[in-house]
Amino acid sequence: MDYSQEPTGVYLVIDNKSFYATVECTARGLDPLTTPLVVMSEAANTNGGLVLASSPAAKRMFNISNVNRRRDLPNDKRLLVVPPRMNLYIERNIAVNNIFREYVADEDLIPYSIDESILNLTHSWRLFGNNILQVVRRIQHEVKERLDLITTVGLGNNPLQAKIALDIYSKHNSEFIGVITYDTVPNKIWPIADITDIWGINHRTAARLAALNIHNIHQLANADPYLLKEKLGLMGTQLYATAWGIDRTNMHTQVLRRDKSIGNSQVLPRDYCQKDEIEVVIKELGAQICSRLRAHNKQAGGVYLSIGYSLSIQDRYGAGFAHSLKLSTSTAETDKITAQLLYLFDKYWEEGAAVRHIGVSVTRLTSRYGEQLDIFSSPRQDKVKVEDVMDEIRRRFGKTAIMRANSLKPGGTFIARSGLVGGHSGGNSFE
DNA sequence: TCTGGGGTCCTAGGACCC
DNA sequence: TCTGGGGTCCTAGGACCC
Repeated sequence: MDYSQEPTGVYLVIDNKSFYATVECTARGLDPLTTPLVVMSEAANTNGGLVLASSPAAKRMFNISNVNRRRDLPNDKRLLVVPPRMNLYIERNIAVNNIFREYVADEDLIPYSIDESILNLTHSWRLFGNNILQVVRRIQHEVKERLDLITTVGLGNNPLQAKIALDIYSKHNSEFIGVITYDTVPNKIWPIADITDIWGINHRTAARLAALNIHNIHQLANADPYLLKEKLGLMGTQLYATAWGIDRTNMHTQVLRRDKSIGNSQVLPRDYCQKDEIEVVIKELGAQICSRLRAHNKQAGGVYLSIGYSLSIQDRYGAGFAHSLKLSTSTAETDKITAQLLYLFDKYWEEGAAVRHIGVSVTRLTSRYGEQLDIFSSPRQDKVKVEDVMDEIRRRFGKTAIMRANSLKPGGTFIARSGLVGGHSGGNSFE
Protein backbone atom coordinates (compact mmCIF):
# COMPACT_ATOMS: atom_id res chain seq x y z
CA MET A 1 0.00 0.00 0.00
CA ASP A 2 1.33 3.40 -0.98
CA TYR A 3 0.64 5.84 1.85
CA SER A 4 2.61 8.74 0.39
CA GLN A 5 -0.52 10.66 -0.60
CA GLU A 6 -2.35 10.06 2.65
CA PRO A 7 -2.61 12.76 5.32
CA THR A 8 0.01 12.15 7.98
CA GLY A 9 0.39 13.80 11.35
CA VAL A 10 0.72 13.16 15.05
CA TYR A 11 -2.61 12.45 16.71
CA LEU A 12 -3.65 11.40 20.16
CA VAL A 13 -6.97 10.08 21.36
CA ILE A 14 -6.99 10.39 25.14
CA ASP A 15 -9.49 8.61 27.34
CA ASN A 16 -10.03 9.03 31.07
CA LYS A 17 -9.91 5.57 32.57
CA SER A 18 -13.16 4.64 34.38
CA PHE A 19 -13.96 8.33 34.36
CA TYR A 20 -17.11 8.68 36.50
CA ALA A 21 -15.90 6.11 39.01
CA THR A 22 -12.45 7.68 39.27
CA VAL A 23 -13.88 11.16 39.74
CA GLU A 24 -16.10 9.80 42.52
CA CYS A 25 -13.14 8.14 44.24
CA THR A 26 -10.90 11.19 44.10
CA ALA A 27 -13.72 13.53 45.15
CA ARG A 28 -14.09 11.32 48.24
CA GLY A 29 -10.37 11.10 48.92
CA LEU A 30 -10.23 7.41 47.99
CA ASP A 31 -7.70 5.63 45.82
CA PRO A 32 -9.41 4.74 42.53
CA LEU A 33 -7.04 1.82 41.91
CA THR A 34 -7.87 0.02 45.14
CA THR A 35 -11.41 1.19 45.98
CA PRO A 36 -14.27 -0.91 44.60
CA LEU A 37 -16.90 1.65 43.59
CA VAL A 38 -19.71 1.71 41.08
CA VAL A 39 -21.73 4.67 39.86
CA MET A 40 -25.34 3.59 39.64
CA SER A 41 -28.02 5.43 37.71
CA GLU A 42 -30.95 6.16 39.97
CA ALA A 43 -33.60 6.21 37.27
CA ALA A 44 -36.70 5.17 39.13
CA ASN A 45 -38.46 4.03 35.96
CA THR A 46 -36.36 0.92 35.55
CA ASN A 47 -35.68 -2.03 37.78
CA GLY A 48 -33.36 -0.37 40.21
CA GLY A 49 -30.99 1.32 37.83
CA LEU A 50 -27.97 0.66 35.68
CA VAL A 51 -24.23 0.61 36.37
CA LEU A 52 -22.82 3.63 34.54
CA ALA A 53 -19.20 3.12 35.54
CA SER A 54 -17.13 0.93 37.80
CA SER A 55 -13.65 1.43 39.23
CA PRO A 56 -10.83 -0.92 38.20
CA ALA A 57 -10.94 -2.48 41.66
CA ALA A 58 -14.68 -3.12 41.35
CA LYS A 59 -14.10 -4.85 38.02
CA ARG A 60 -11.26 -6.89 39.44
CA MET A 61 -12.78 -7.88 42.78
CA PHE A 62 -16.41 -8.38 41.79
CA ASN A 63 -16.26 -8.90 38.06
CA ILE A 64 -18.64 -6.00 37.45
CA SER A 65 -19.23 -4.69 33.96
CA ASN A 66 -21.17 -1.70 32.77
CA VAL A 67 -24.09 -3.73 31.50
CA ASN A 68 -24.90 -4.88 35.00
CA ARG A 69 -28.14 -3.86 36.68
CA ARG A 70 -28.56 -3.22 40.36
CA ARG A 71 -29.95 -6.73 40.86
CA ASP A 72 -26.68 -8.19 39.50
CA LEU A 73 -24.48 -6.51 42.09
CA PRO A 74 -22.98 -8.58 44.89
CA ASN A 75 -24.22 -7.93 48.38
CA ASP A 76 -20.84 -6.99 49.82
CA LYS A 77 -20.19 -4.16 52.23
CA ARG A 78 -16.83 -3.35 50.66
CA LEU A 79 -18.52 -2.30 47.41
CA LEU A 80 -19.41 1.39 47.33
CA VAL A 81 -22.52 2.16 45.27
CA VAL A 82 -22.97 5.87 44.57
CA PRO A 83 -25.37 7.97 42.48
CA PRO A 84 -24.03 9.91 39.49
CA ARG A 85 -23.16 13.60 39.67
CA MET A 86 -23.11 14.60 36.04
CA ASN A 87 -22.36 18.24 36.70
CA LEU A 88 -19.21 17.28 38.57
CA TYR A 89 -18.07 15.10 35.66
CA ILE A 90 -18.73 17.88 33.17
CA GLU A 91 -16.67 20.24 35.29
CA ARG A 92 -13.78 17.75 35.51
CA ASN A 93 -13.92 17.12 31.78
CA ILE A 94 -13.51 20.83 31.17
CA ALA A 95 -10.52 20.89 33.53
CA VAL A 96 -8.91 17.99 31.66
CA ASN A 97 -9.40 19.71 28.32
CA ASN A 98 -7.91 22.90 29.72
CA ILE A 99 -4.72 20.96 30.42
CA PHE A 100 -4.75 19.64 26.84
CA ARG A 101 -5.07 23.20 25.61
CA GLU A 102 -1.61 23.87 26.99
CA TYR A 103 -0.28 21.48 24.35
CA VAL A 104 -2.39 22.25 21.27
CA ALA A 105 -4.17 25.22 19.71
CA ASP A 106 -7.92 25.35 20.27
CA GLU A 107 -8.66 24.24 16.72
CA ASP A 108 -6.48 21.16 17.23
CA LEU A 109 -8.48 19.91 20.19
CA ILE A 110 -11.74 18.04 19.69
CA PRO A 111 -13.62 16.95 22.80
CA TYR A 112 -15.16 13.74 21.49
CA SER A 113 -17.24 12.70 24.48
CA ILE A 114 -17.36 13.38 28.19
CA ASP A 115 -14.26 11.26 28.73
CA GLU A 116 -12.47 11.27 25.38
CA SER A 117 -10.66 13.95 23.39
CA ILE A 118 -8.76 14.01 20.12
CA LEU A 119 -5.57 16.10 19.93
CA ASN A 120 -3.73 17.01 16.77
CA LEU A 121 -0.19 17.42 18.06
CA THR A 122 1.36 17.59 14.59
CA HIS A 123 2.30 21.24 14.80
CA SER A 124 3.09 21.59 18.46
CA TRP A 125 4.61 18.48 20.01
CA ARG A 126 8.23 19.48 19.32
CA LEU A 127 7.77 22.47 21.56
CA PHE A 128 7.66 20.04 24.47
CA GLY A 129 10.42 17.55 23.71
CA ASN A 130 12.32 15.53 21.14
CA ASN A 131 10.51 12.28 21.71
CA ILE A 132 6.78 12.03 21.17
CA LEU A 133 6.35 9.31 23.78
CA GLN A 134 7.96 11.56 26.37
CA VAL A 135 5.49 14.30 25.49
CA VAL A 136 2.60 11.84 25.86
CA ARG A 137 3.88 10.76 29.26
CA ARG A 138 4.19 14.38 30.28
CA ILE A 139 0.54 15.06 29.43
CA GLN A 140 -0.53 11.97 31.36
CA HIS A 141 1.60 13.05 34.29
CA GLU A 142 0.10 16.56 34.33
CA VAL A 143 -3.45 15.21 34.39
CA LYS A 144 -2.55 12.78 37.17
CA GLU A 145 -0.78 15.39 39.26
CA ARG A 146 -3.31 18.15 38.94
CA LEU A 147 -6.60 16.26 38.79
CA ASP A 148 -5.72 12.81 40.07
CA LEU A 149 -7.16 11.17 36.96
CA ILE A 150 -5.65 8.29 35.01
CA THR A 151 -5.54 8.69 31.24
CA THR A 152 -5.06 6.12 28.52
CA VAL A 153 -3.68 7.28 25.19
CA GLY A 154 -3.73 6.11 21.59
CA LEU A 155 -1.07 7.57 19.30
CA GLY A 156 -1.22 7.42 15.52
CA ASN A 157 -0.53 9.15 12.24
CA ASN A 158 -4.23 9.96 11.95
CA PRO A 159 -7.23 9.95 14.27
CA LEU A 160 -8.39 6.49 13.19
CA GLN A 161 -5.03 4.87 14.00
CA ALA A 162 -4.95 6.69 17.32
CA LYS A 163 -8.47 5.57 18.16
CA ILE A 164 -7.78 1.91 17.36
CA ALA A 165 -4.49 2.11 19.28
CA LEU A 166 -6.42 3.45 22.26
CA ASP A 167 -9.19 0.86 22.10
CA ILE A 168 -7.02 -2.19 21.47
CA TYR A 169 -3.54 -1.55 22.83
CA SER A 170 -3.53 1.13 25.53
CA LYS A 171 -5.55 -0.55 28.27
CA HIS A 172 -3.29 -3.48 28.93
CA ASN A 173 -0.03 -1.71 28.45
CA SER A 174 1.81 -0.75 31.63
CA GLU A 175 2.08 2.89 30.53
CA PHE A 176 -1.48 3.03 29.18
CA ILE A 177 -0.16 4.05 25.77
CA GLY A 178 -0.94 2.31 22.48
CA VAL A 179 0.72 3.19 19.18
CA ILE A 180 -0.21 2.53 15.55
CA THR A 181 1.50 4.17 12.59
CA TYR A 182 1.35 3.57 8.85
CA ASP A 183 4.42 1.33 9.25
CA THR A 184 2.77 -0.95 11.75
CA VAL A 185 -0.76 -1.28 10.36
CA PRO A 186 -0.32 -4.92 9.22
CA ASN A 187 1.19 -5.85 12.57
CA LYS A 188 -1.24 -3.96 14.74
CA ILE A 189 -4.59 -3.86 12.94
CA TRP A 190 -4.77 -7.07 10.93
CA PRO A 191 -4.29 -9.51 13.82
CA ILE A 192 -7.14 -8.06 15.90
CA ALA A 193 -9.09 -11.22 16.62
CA ASP A 194 -12.62 -9.90 16.96
CA ILE A 195 -13.62 -7.70 14.07
CA THR A 196 -16.24 -5.93 16.19
CA ASP A 197 -13.48 -4.60 18.45
CA ILE A 198 -12.67 -2.16 15.66
CA TRP A 199 -14.25 1.25 15.98
CA GLY A 200 -17.21 1.52 13.59
CA ILE A 201 -17.81 -2.23 13.17
CA ASN A 202 -20.52 -3.93 15.16
CA HIS A 203 -22.36 -7.20 14.83
CA ARG A 204 -24.56 -6.23 11.91
CA THR A 205 -21.63 -5.12 9.82
CA ALA A 206 -19.61 -8.16 10.87
CA ALA A 207 -22.48 -10.34 9.65
CA ARG A 208 -22.60 -8.55 6.29
CA LEU A 209 -18.85 -9.07 5.91
CA ALA A 210 -19.17 -12.71 6.91
CA ALA A 211 -21.67 -13.14 4.08
CA LEU A 212 -18.83 -12.09 1.77
CA ASN A 213 -16.61 -14.67 3.45
CA ILE A 214 -14.64 -12.01 5.30
CA HIS A 215 -14.12 -13.04 8.90
CA ASN A 216 -11.14 -11.01 10.06
CA ILE A 217 -9.27 -7.79 9.35
CA HIS A 218 -6.54 -9.53 7.41
CA GLN A 219 -9.12 -10.87 4.98
CA LEU A 220 -10.79 -7.44 4.83
CA ALA A 221 -7.50 -5.74 3.95
CA ASN A 222 -6.89 -8.26 1.19
CA ALA A 223 -10.41 -8.27 -0.20
CA ASP A 224 -11.29 -6.69 -3.54
CA PRO A 225 -12.15 -3.04 -2.77
CA TYR A 226 -14.40 -2.82 -5.82
CA LEU A 227 -16.40 -5.80 -4.65
CA LEU A 228 -16.70 -4.24 -1.19
CA LYS A 229 -17.98 -1.04 -2.71
CA GLU A 230 -20.43 -2.89 -4.92
CA LYS A 231 -21.83 -4.95 -2.03
CA LEU A 232 -21.71 -2.43 0.82
CA GLY A 233 -21.62 0.96 -0.86
CA LEU A 234 -19.65 3.77 0.72
CA MET A 235 -19.49 1.70 3.89
CA GLY A 236 -17.48 -0.93 2.00
CA THR A 237 -14.94 1.66 0.89
CA GLN A 238 -14.61 2.94 4.42
CA LEU A 239 -14.14 -0.52 5.87
CA TYR A 240 -11.38 -1.24 3.40
CA ALA A 241 -9.68 2.03 4.33
CA THR A 242 -10.01 1.19 8.01
CA ALA A 243 -8.25 -2.15 7.51
CA TRP A 244 -5.33 -0.25 5.98
CA GLY A 245 -5.32 2.41 8.69
CA ILE A 246 -6.37 5.14 6.28
CA ASP A 247 -8.46 8.07 7.49
CA ARG A 248 -9.10 11.02 5.21
CA THR A 249 -11.52 12.87 7.44
CA ASN A 250 -10.60 16.41 8.19
CA MET A 251 -10.88 17.27 11.85
CA HIS A 252 -11.65 20.91 11.22
CA THR A 253 -14.49 20.48 8.76
CA GLN A 254 -15.99 17.76 10.90
CA VAL A 255 -16.33 20.03 13.88
CA LEU A 256 -18.53 22.35 11.92
CA ARG A 257 -21.11 19.63 11.39
CA ARG A 258 -22.40 19.48 14.92
CA ASP A 259 -25.60 20.56 16.61
CA LYS A 260 -27.79 18.80 14.14
CA SER A 261 -30.37 17.67 16.60
CA ILE A 262 -31.36 17.83 20.23
CA GLY A 263 -33.47 15.14 21.78
CA ASN A 264 -34.68 13.55 24.96
CA SER A 265 -36.19 10.16 25.51
CA GLN A 266 -37.34 8.07 28.39
CA VAL A 267 -38.53 4.67 29.36
CA LEU A 268 -41.80 5.11 31.23
CA PRO A 269 -42.22 3.75 34.75
CA ARG A 270 -45.17 1.64 33.60
CA ASP A 271 -47.25 1.04 30.49
CA TYR A 272 -49.21 4.13 29.44
CA CYS A 273 -52.42 3.40 27.55
CA GLN A 274 -54.49 6.58 27.92
CA LYS A 275 -54.06 9.11 25.18
CA ASP A 276 -53.94 12.10 27.48
CA GLU A 277 -51.35 10.70 29.85
CA ILE A 278 -49.06 9.84 26.96
CA GLU A 279 -49.56 13.32 25.59
CA VAL A 280 -48.54 14.86 28.92
CA VAL A 281 -45.14 13.23 28.63
CA ILE A 282 -44.77 14.27 24.99
CA LYS A 283 -45.52 17.86 26.01
CA GLU A 284 -43.01 17.73 28.85
CA LEU A 285 -40.28 16.35 26.63
CA GLY A 286 -41.21 18.91 23.97
CA ALA A 287 -40.87 21.75 26.47
CA GLN A 288 -37.55 20.33 27.64
CA ILE A 289 -35.97 20.11 24.19
CA CYS A 290 -37.26 23.58 23.29
CA SER A 291 -35.68 24.94 26.43
CA ARG A 292 -32.36 23.36 25.50
CA LEU A 293 -32.79 24.64 21.97
CA ARG A 294 -33.12 28.22 23.17
CA ALA A 295 -30.26 27.78 25.62
CA HIS A 296 -28.09 26.98 22.59
CA ASN A 297 -29.55 29.94 20.75
CA LYS A 298 -30.86 27.69 18.02
CA GLN A 299 -34.12 27.14 16.27
CA ALA A 300 -35.42 23.93 14.75
CA GLY A 301 -36.61 23.21 11.21
CA GLY A 302 -37.93 19.74 11.94
CA VAL A 303 -39.26 17.46 14.64
CA TYR A 304 -39.00 13.75 15.30
CA LEU A 305 -41.14 11.50 17.49
CA SER A 306 -40.50 7.89 18.37
CA ILE A 307 -42.89 5.71 20.32
CA GLY A 308 -41.98 2.28 21.64
CA TYR A 309 -44.81 -0.07 22.53
CA SER A 310 -44.88 -2.28 25.60
CA LEU A 311 -43.31 -5.68 25.06
CA SER A 312 -46.63 -7.19 26.03
CA ILE A 313 -48.38 -5.90 22.90
CA GLN A 314 -45.56 -6.05 20.38
CA ASP A 315 -46.76 -9.24 18.76
CA ARG A 316 -50.02 -7.47 17.94
CA TYR A 317 -48.96 -3.88 17.26
CA GLY A 318 -45.26 -4.16 16.43
CA ALA A 319 -42.39 -2.46 18.19
CA GLY A 320 -43.81 1.03 17.81
CA PHE A 321 -43.14 3.79 15.32
CA ALA A 322 -40.89 6.72 14.59
CA HIS A 323 -41.82 9.58 12.34
CA SER A 324 -40.45 12.99 11.53
CA LEU A 325 -41.55 16.04 9.64
CA LYS A 326 -40.20 19.30 8.39
CA LEU A 327 -41.64 22.51 9.76
CA SER A 328 -42.86 25.16 7.35
CA THR A 329 -40.73 27.68 9.24
CA SER A 330 -37.97 27.23 11.79
CA THR A 331 -38.93 28.02 15.36
CA ALA A 332 -37.88 27.71 18.98
CA GLU A 333 -41.37 28.09 20.34
CA THR A 334 -42.54 25.28 22.57
CA ASP A 335 -46.16 25.51 21.49
CA LYS A 336 -45.41 25.15 17.80
CA ILE A 337 -43.03 22.28 18.30
CA THR A 338 -45.20 20.31 20.68
CA ALA A 339 -48.18 20.82 18.39
CA GLN A 340 -46.27 19.05 15.63
CA LEU A 341 -45.17 16.27 17.98
CA LEU A 342 -48.78 15.73 19.05
CA TYR A 343 -49.87 15.74 15.43
CA LEU A 344 -47.44 12.93 14.68
CA PHE A 345 -48.56 11.02 17.74
CA ASP A 346 -52.23 11.33 16.86
CA LYS A 347 -51.60 10.34 13.28
CA TYR A 348 -49.70 7.13 13.95
CA TRP A 349 -50.70 5.89 17.40
CA GLU A 350 -53.19 3.06 17.47
CA GLU A 351 -55.86 3.80 20.03
CA GLY A 352 -55.23 1.89 23.23
CA ALA A 353 -51.76 0.61 22.34
CA ALA A 354 -49.61 0.47 25.50
CA VAL A 355 -46.62 2.80 25.31
CA ARG A 356 -43.40 2.16 27.25
CA HIS A 357 -40.83 4.38 25.57
CA ILE A 358 -41.06 7.94 24.25
CA GLY A 359 -38.43 9.93 22.40
CA VAL A 360 -38.61 13.40 20.87
CA SER A 361 -36.04 15.43 18.97
CA VAL A 362 -35.75 18.72 17.19
CA THR A 363 -33.72 18.58 13.99
CA ARG A 364 -32.41 20.83 11.21
CA LEU A 365 -31.04 23.28 13.71
CA THR A 366 -29.97 26.74 12.66
CA SER A 367 -28.88 29.73 14.66
CA ARG A 368 -31.66 31.78 16.06
CA TYR A 369 -30.96 35.07 14.45
CA GLY A 370 -34.25 36.82 13.95
CA GLU A 371 -37.03 34.35 13.51
CA GLN A 372 -38.29 34.03 9.99
CA LEU A 373 -41.84 35.30 9.74
CA ASP A 374 -44.59 33.01 8.64
CA ILE A 375 -47.07 34.79 6.42
CA PHE A 376 -49.93 32.74 7.81
CA SER A 377 -49.57 33.86 11.40
CA SER A 378 -48.75 37.08 13.14
CA PRO A 379 -45.29 37.72 14.53
CA ARG A 380 -44.94 36.58 18.13
CA GLN A 381 -41.47 37.58 19.13
CA ASP A 382 -42.84 38.51 22.55
CA LYS A 383 -43.68 34.89 23.19
CA VAL A 384 -40.13 33.75 22.56
CA LYS A 385 -38.90 36.40 24.97
CA VAL A 386 -41.19 35.12 27.69
CA GLU A 387 -39.75 31.67 27.23
CA ASP A 388 -36.21 33.02 27.41
CA VAL A 389 -37.06 34.48 30.79
CA MET A 390 -38.54 31.17 31.91
CA ASP A 391 -35.34 29.44 30.86
CA GLU A 392 -33.29 31.90 32.87
CA ILE A 393 -35.41 31.28 35.94
CA ARG A 394 -34.97 27.56 35.54
CA ARG A 395 -31.23 27.99 35.25
CA ARG A 396 -31.07 30.03 38.43
CA PHE A 397 -33.64 28.33 40.59
CA GLY A 398 -33.95 24.84 39.22
CA LYS A 399 -36.16 23.28 36.62
CA THR A 400 -39.24 22.93 38.79
CA ALA A 401 -39.41 26.65 39.63
CA ILE A 402 -41.66 27.08 36.62
CA MET A 403 -43.42 24.28 34.88
CA ARG A 404 -46.41 23.68 32.76
CA ALA A 405 -49.60 23.00 34.65
CA ASN A 406 -49.84 19.77 32.69
CA SER A 407 -47.06 18.23 34.73
CA LEU A 408 -49.31 18.12 37.74
CA LYS A 409 -51.67 15.81 35.92
CA PRO A 410 -51.41 12.04 36.30
CA GLY A 411 -48.70 10.63 34.06
CA GLY A 412 -46.34 13.58 34.24
CA THR A 413 -42.74 12.66 34.94
CA PHE A 414 -41.25 16.15 34.81
CA ILE A 415 -41.03 16.69 38.54
CA ALA A 416 -39.45 13.32 39.18
CA ARG A 417 -36.89 13.91 36.44
CA SER A 418 -36.10 17.55 37.12
CA GLY A 419 -32.72 16.88 38.73
CA LEU A 420 -31.44 14.83 35.82
CA VAL A 421 -28.61 15.80 33.48
CA GLY A 422 -28.50 13.67 30.37
CA GLY A 423 -30.98 11.33 32.00
CA HIS A 424 -28.83 10.98 35.12
CA SER A 425 -28.70 12.78 38.40
CA GLY A 426 -26.98 16.12 38.09
CA GLY A 427 -25.91 16.11 41.69
CA ASN A 428 -27.42 19.53 42.39
CA SER A 429 -30.50 21.49 41.46
CA PHE A 430 -29.04 23.45 38.55
CA GLU A 431 -28.31 22.33 35.08
C1' DT B 1 -29.20 -8.53 27.34
C1' DC B 2 -34.00 -6.33 26.56
C1' DT B 3 -36.70 -1.26 28.04
C1' DG B 4 -30.83 3.82 30.12
C1' DG B 5 -30.17 8.03 27.51
C1' DG B 6 -28.15 11.28 23.87
C1' DG B 7 -26.30 11.55 19.64
C1' DT B 8 -24.39 11.08 14.27
C1' DC B 9 -24.09 9.25 9.65
C1' DC B 10 -25.65 6.50 5.63
C1' DT B 11 -29.04 4.43 2.36
C1' DA B 12 -33.13 3.95 -0.27
C1' DG B 13 -37.40 5.11 -2.27
C1' DG B 14 -41.02 8.46 -3.41
C1' DA B 15 -42.34 13.18 -4.73
C1' DC B 16 -41.37 16.79 -7.38
C1' DC B 17 -39.00 19.88 -10.61
C1' DC B 18 -36.91 21.32 -14.96
C1' DT C 1 -48.74 10.94 -23.29
C1' DC C 2 -45.07 7.65 -22.42
C1' DT C 3 -41.59 5.67 -19.87
C1' DG C 4 -36.02 10.93 -21.35
C1' DG C 5 -33.10 11.97 -17.82
C1' DG C 6 -30.84 14.43 -14.10
C1' DG C 7 -31.22 16.48 -9.78
C1' DT C 8 -32.94 17.77 -5.05
C1' DC C 9 -35.76 17.33 -1.08
C1' DC C 10 -38.09 14.57 2.21
C1' DT C 11 -39.07 10.65 5.20
C1' DA C 12 -38.13 6.09 7.11
C1' DG C 13 -35.06 3.04 8.83
C1' DG C 14 -30.52 0.88 9.79
C1' DA C 15 -26.19 1.01 12.19
C1' DC C 16 -23.04 2.58 15.40
C1' DC C 17 -20.83 5.24 19.27
C1' DC C 18 -20.17 6.99 24.17
